Amino acid sequence: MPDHTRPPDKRVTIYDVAVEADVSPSTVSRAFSRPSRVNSETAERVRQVAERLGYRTSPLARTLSTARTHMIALVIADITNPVYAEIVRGAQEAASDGAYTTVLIDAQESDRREREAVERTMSTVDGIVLASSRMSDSAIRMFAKQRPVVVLNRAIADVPCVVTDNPRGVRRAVEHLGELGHDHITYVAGPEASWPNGIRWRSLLEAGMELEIKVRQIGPFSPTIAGGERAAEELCARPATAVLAFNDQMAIGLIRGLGQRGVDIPGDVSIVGFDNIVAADIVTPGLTTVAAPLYAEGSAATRHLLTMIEGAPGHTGRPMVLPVRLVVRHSTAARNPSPGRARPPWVRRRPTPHPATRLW
Amino acid sequence: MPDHTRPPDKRVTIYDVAVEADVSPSTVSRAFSRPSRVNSETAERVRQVAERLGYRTSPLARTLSTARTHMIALVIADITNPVYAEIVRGAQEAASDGAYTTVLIDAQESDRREREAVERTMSTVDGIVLASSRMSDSAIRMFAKQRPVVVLNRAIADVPCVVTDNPRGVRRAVEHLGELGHDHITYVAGPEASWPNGIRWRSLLEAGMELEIKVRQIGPFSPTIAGGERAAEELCARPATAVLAFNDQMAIGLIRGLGQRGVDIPGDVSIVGFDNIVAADIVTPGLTTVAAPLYAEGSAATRHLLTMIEGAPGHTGRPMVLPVRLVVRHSTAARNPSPGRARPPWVRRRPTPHPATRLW
DNA sequence: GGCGCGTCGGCAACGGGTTGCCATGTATTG
DNA sequence: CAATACATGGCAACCCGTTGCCGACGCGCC
Repeated sequence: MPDHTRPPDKRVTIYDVAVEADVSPSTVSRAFSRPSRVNSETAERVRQVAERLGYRTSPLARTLSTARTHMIALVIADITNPVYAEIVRGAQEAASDGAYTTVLIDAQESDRREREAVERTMSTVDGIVLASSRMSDSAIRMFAKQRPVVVLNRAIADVPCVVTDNPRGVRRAVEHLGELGHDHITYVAGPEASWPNGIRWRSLLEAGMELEIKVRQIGPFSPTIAGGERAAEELCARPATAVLAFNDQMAIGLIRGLGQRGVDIPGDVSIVGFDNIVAADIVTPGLTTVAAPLYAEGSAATRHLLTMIEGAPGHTGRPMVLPVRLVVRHSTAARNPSPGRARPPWVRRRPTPHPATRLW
Repeated sequence: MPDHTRPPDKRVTIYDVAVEADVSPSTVSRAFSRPSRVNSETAERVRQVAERLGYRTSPLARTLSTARTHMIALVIADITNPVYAEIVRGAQEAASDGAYTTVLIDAQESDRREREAVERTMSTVDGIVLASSRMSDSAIRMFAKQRPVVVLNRAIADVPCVVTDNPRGVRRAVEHLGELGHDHITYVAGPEASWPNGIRWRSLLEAGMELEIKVRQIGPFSPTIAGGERAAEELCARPATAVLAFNDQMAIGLIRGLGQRGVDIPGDVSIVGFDNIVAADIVTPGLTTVAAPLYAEGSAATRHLLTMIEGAPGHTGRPMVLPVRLVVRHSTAARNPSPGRARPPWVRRRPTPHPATRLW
């Protein structure tokens, strides 16, 4: 069994290498950190010796003198939400391309947790990407004063932001529903602290205005499947034929919740989500949704952060806007498919109660 | 716009506090790191001054002298796989309880990436949790010699391990299928480098032996939905009535792939997965699966790692085994539901080709 | 009064690179 | 050939806490 309490082998330092290569420690240091600053032959010799001795540069020590940890924090609202998986991938890839390490922080949809975690981590990282932050604008600005910060999925004045084209996404969804004959759309709201939630609703208001489609809102609900199921309950009290959900998880919850109450999707109700998570393609019927370039989001935000860390000013003018697209599946359909039929949309047929899951 | 290039306010150090409080820097240091070592009045005064000056202890500097970064690495095979979300949560919670920060590393199912990432990160962290590592035993042992390591979902001699009770899980699944009248089970294999894949197959062999159920294996396939869809193709060439898939993602791929080919689940084929990911409850039919206590896995592994970091020897005897349970949903059913009917199970009816997803 | 012990604070040596500045030597230029 | 420029390497300070060791001081006890 390995004994970690007292490693017998002392660490090899630049001083050891310096002695062995018969140069000064500074030369060893430069041979690695600024090779151009030292004669190439000398550098080569130093490298050879270092190799032979098994020298590994200590990032910690480097950190202390350069005040760069080469780490960035990536804060996400909820690791359980699959949207973040691709964002994380994009961010990690960009970070690792720049030789940075990513510290992932899961805020668990809590303002407080998020703030505490960021406070705790801030001094250890060179910069922060806030993906779907639930913190207040002022809190974010405060952090942005102390460290480079890039905000994802949210627009805040004076802080660099990367967002997706929510207005256009909503517009596409509304157009799509409009073409299918829907003249009322119900927005099922997500967390109030979520910036996309706000802009999606506002965009819907606007699009409804232009396209002469009536809109209303219910919620807020938790941005999860369970939240969608709760929304389904409420929706039963105030029926609708077309629903735009804050995100795919809620949309899936709606599909399930309504399905259990005998509502036919898309026959009775058309549902559109946001994010295009994997499950949107798994649920029955497949979910029509506004897809965002998740990987690109994480990657763009992180790359921008890295340039800021390297000293660039940080583009705080207009946020960077990433394009979206509407993925049409089978949760949306023409209103009243059989026009002659006078059946009200919410008549309950085949009320299949959700079969209890048998646990072993 | 904040200027991060040259913060005008220099950092407050113990030296600043020392001058102001009229004590030596060591006293300031001790006032924070070993309060018992200093007079309580002095400590209080120091703390007041520190507060007034806005002193914050620098974790980086502390790190250099104590050789403790208070960070641990958590390596997962694929962040896209939802199983890891709960594991990450458990690990993060445990880490943060111990005042440790977690660095998440996504190996993207690649042995090489994983090894490189661990090598890169190793010197910066106090310990490592390898969740579902794809590296070789010897590579893992090598890392374990240099840093405390806990392995999750895998058993390796001389390295502390946390695993779930795969044999029992398989056994339950086989019993369940057996009770439904199945006498053949096909195992759809996942990555060969995956330890659970191996043990699940061996457990299946054994359970089959005892319960007089014939077993066979196809694969390996990628442990993803796409992998499951490919497996469905191959399965068509060699039909089966009961399938045990390496994990839920593959099982879902199977359900979809077979569904597209007109195979009825569970009428023609019963399918059981592993992990009980959220999507298992979303897919139609709901997936019967072997559920593991994911949160507890991450938490237990991390807690054990922390004790090792604090100097405990690291329990390398038998791996810690966590219980599993079978969650029965609707992807499993009795074989030949209408016994009188002589129709071969693989007759294709209602061949619903997967409708092409329209992209906008 | 003398001695031993416990408490408390300071000194100084780390930990392991980084870098501004200077000295030396060589190359380039007028 | 003198003057200047550039390449290269070393010195020493610095980053910011931590900790082993020592000395000063106060107290209790014999």
